[in-house]
Amino acid sequence: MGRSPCCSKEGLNRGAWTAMEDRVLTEYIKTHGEGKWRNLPKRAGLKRCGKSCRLRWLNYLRPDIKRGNITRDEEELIIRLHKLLGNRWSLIAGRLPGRTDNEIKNYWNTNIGKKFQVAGDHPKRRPSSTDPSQPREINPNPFMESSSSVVRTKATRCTKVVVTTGPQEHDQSHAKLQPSSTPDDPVDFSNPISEEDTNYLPNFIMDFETDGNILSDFLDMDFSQLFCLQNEADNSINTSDHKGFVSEDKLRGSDSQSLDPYFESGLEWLCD
DNA sequence: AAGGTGAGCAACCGCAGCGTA
DNA sequence: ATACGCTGCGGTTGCTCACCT
Repeated sequence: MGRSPCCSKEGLNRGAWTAMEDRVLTEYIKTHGEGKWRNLPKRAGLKRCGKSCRLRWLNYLRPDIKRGNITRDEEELIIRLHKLLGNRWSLIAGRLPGRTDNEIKNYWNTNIGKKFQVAGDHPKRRPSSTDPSQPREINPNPFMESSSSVVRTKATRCTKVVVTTGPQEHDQSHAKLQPSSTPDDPVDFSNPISEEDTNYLPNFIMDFETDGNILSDFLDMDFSQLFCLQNEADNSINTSDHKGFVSEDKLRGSDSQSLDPYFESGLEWLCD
């Protein structure tokens, strides 16, 4: 029983790659392109498993790999994205040009994760203030501040980013969007937040593909409109137990069949 | 100088998702 | 509907090197 191994282990090299192997792999991919990893080793004349070749290429040999230490800005972005996405390193890496999921994972495990542990604020741990008897504090910026705001959608790809600027508003409804921050004009995270902006932490919302659909496509709007809807929600949601970005009815007004799993969780994925 | 220890990072492993026959 | 193959992802392992005693 069990899966057959991805390749026969017999006669294959393991461990660190030699310069020669690197050269062979690089030349082969330059000529034939990526993909067909299973057959690649045989065709390229490498005594390696296809998975190993893929990993070596993606994590080390790819020409667009950025070398050097993770910058402060990158670290800040990693922390924020991790709050939002959890341990989905490939998604996080997708927002950091030239960085690989493996690199970010390693960096997190050896640097950032340690910092959180030292601070007694492990990111995976829910805050202690989840006592149900206590009134639930509404996080003014669930995407930025809460350590429990990991979005558990089945997101596969980040497609759009909307960023708001200005001093951190505790009343989300007052957040203003930059005119240029439209879905057609996505923010370039290759130039992340500057040092001097740390007092003006931007709020950002991402639009993820979920099961092949774009969340904002369900809503037939861009995410900036969430803020407009928030105003409506603030005015009309008093009858509801929870307060979110958007009222459930409002969302249900759109084609929402694939959103049902999210509604089932009481929209917690979005507003908490 | 030699051995021990810990950090950092590259590579491996197993599983899940997806496409296809 | 199902089995199978391929690919991608995240967790884990183990090697290397720097630092300490």
